[in-house]
Amino acid sequence: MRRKSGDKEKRIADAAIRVFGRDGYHGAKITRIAEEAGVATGSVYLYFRNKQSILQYLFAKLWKELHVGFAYVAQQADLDPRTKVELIIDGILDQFEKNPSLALLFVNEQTQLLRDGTGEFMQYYVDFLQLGERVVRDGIRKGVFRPDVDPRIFTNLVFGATRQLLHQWARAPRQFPLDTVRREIKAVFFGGLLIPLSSTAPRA
Amino acid sequence: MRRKSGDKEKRIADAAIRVFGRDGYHGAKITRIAEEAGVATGSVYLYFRNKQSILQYLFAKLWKELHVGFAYVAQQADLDPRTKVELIIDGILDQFEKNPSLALLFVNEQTQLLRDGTGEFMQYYVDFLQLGERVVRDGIRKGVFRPDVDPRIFTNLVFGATRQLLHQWARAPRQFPLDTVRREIKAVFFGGLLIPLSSTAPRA
Amino acid sequence: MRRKSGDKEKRIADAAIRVFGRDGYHGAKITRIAEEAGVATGSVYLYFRNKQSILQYLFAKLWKELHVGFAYVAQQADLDPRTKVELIIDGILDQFEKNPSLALLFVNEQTQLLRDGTGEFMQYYVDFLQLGERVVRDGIRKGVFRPDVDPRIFTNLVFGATRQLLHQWARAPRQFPLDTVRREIKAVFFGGLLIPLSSTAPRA
Amino acid sequence: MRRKSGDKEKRIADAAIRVFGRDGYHGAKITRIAEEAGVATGSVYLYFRNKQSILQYLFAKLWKELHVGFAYVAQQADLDPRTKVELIIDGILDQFEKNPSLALLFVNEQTQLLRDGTGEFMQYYVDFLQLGERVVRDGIRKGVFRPDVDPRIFTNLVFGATRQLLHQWARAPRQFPLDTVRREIKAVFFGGLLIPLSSTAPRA
DNA sequence: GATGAATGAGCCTTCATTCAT
DNA sequence: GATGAATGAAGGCTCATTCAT
Repeated sequence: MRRKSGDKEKRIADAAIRVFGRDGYHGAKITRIAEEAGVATGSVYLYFRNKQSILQYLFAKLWKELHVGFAYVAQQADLDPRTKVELIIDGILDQFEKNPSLALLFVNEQTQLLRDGTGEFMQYYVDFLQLGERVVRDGIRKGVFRPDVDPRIFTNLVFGATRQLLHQWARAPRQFPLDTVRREIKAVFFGGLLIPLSSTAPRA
Repeated sequence: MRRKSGDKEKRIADAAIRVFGRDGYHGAKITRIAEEAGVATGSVYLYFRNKQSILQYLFAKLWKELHVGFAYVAQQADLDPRTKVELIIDGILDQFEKNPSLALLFVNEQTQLLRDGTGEFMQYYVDFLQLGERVVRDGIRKGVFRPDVDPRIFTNLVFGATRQLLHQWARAPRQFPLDTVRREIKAVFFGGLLIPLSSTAPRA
Repeated sequence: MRRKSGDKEKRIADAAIRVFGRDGYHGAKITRIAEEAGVATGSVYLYFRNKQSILQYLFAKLWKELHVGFAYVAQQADLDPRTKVELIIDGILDQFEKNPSLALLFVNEQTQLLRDGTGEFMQYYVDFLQLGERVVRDGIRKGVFRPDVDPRIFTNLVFGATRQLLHQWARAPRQFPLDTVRREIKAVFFGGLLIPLSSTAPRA
Repeated sequence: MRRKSGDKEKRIADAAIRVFGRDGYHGAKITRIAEEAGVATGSVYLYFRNKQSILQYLFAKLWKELHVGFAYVAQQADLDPRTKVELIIDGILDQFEKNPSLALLFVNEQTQLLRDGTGEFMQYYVDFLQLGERVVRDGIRKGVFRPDVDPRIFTNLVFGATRQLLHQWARAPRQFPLDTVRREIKAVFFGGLLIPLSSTAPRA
């Protein structure tokens, strides 16, 4: 008999990342994914129920991997909140460092899945946002973060900002080197844009 | 009552905002747009070359309107940089305050147009990013902003963060009231998350 | 504007009768139906939801027409039962006299629809079988038909026999002229095959 | 337990009868047949050239078995014609008594094979119809059957009627018990529906 | 022989766009 | 200009068949 080659699913998934990333979910043709995977069209359907489920699989996998890092952060009770925030940001950026296509997919096609609000990845996404909130709230309680920051909004700020820069990096890696991006995000989110006048927080 | 034919283009555009916003660019059907506009399918093509050009038109219009505010900011040589940044953020949020559908469109479908990199809106978008850079650079020169902030990256941070929160607001206005969002964005971007230890900037 | 030509639905339906009749439901391609109807492929879907619904429409129409005749028979309280049976048989045969393709469809593809047991036609079919039963039962009560005949089975006998001969006629009209078929069916079902032992043959 | 490989062909054939009968020829999937046969998909093709040939095989086998009984009838020169007709009807019904799936196959999918008019089974089918004709003609000659019956049409009447009732029985065995069906068919075809005017009904 | 993963031709259906009225 | 019926290219998916193991 013909053994499942084992890497075929991976080749399809990888091709899907490239094609979805390049052409967008709707611009991506199954036949093209199969072609780039070096596989017959029908073979795609041996491993995935349909086009939508490929995207779901990719996002579930992606968020599952992000989740591993986040879970680690969540468990370290003694880690200081600032480090936790840094680890979360790093966790996201590290995930894409080697794979710009994946970044494009992540940045552009999540909408596709959010629209119906189902799918395995949804849980991880919600978990992530909650984790962010918890970390910020914890930091506030410990007197490290400003008490007037809204944890949920802050988390979304970081996520949105990171997303945008990931996008820019994936489109023009030279102009947006990931290391610089990483440093800037942290610097701005921690210290803000203003030069503090004195020791009092200049907040409204 | 038979409305004046003169407003047909507007009715189509408005319907398109709703339908694109609700169903996404690819999920949107021309016939549905026509229907919501109270117009025959074919009439859409009297005012727009094709589906893509409707989206281009909407984004061009949107960015043109944003641009008006930005241009004002750019011209005020004497305005302090911090206020300029605030005006830019406000400019974006104000644009969508009355129109969640437009926010969804703005947030979800820009990708569609970025993909091919052409279109009138592109110029406005690039202009906007350059304006942001200039304002930040100006602030640094004037000693108001931290000198180690990368102006281009900072601009993208703000844009990405705003985008994300606009999305959340449009999806759940109660949980993300625009006023709170507006205040938080400014607070965080200006002052950061950390409570300054003393007067020295705590940057790496 | 372009007015619905009006006969397009009919042309598609007629083409469908031919193609379904000739190639069978599964062998029939929508594109071929459209072609024979002198219509674009997509136009088929202006008039019918999908392939299956074309078949359903045709059977519903067919049985509705048969039903008209049957309903007449059912209402005539004073008609003698034998004439009623004759009218029913005639009703079926008349329906197909002008249209062998329709006969092939009727004879071969009803299975397709019986399988799921739904559809408008189903009701007419059941009605028809019940009408047959009622007529036979009535005939028995009136002492015209043999009392030991099972009305339901008899009805099915007639239907099955008629179906088979319709099939043969549609395949080879010369070998199975409809008039002969009609006469034979009645003769056999009324008088049977045997020569009555003691009486003269009561045949027409 | 691993069954002897020798019965694989039979297991496939039996599974095919069930699956074809249940799902129809086109609804039947080779993989499903293999599964029900407890055999790998590819193995089906070790025993049968293709899907169509499975059906052909089944019908050939079926008709070959029917033919055995018919051949016996044909050879008995001294058997009275009426008995011959009865034996033919019994032959058909007996064949399916134990196997409703086979009945469904027989009743629904013969069309599939008639369409192209080839196949081994075709000869047996034609033979059967000719036998019927011969028997009826013989009966007429012997003065037992009505001289005005068309032998070919009569044969088709019997075949069609039997087919229909086999179908009903296979769908609802309780409502159409095979014994009742058998009796009714004979009674009606021999004696007809009408009560002979001057004689007593010559029914069993 | 046996297996079941792999193949790819083929078809139903959608929908942006056109065009006769 | 306005209409909406008509068009037909294109693509997701199925499944009979093949073939490497």
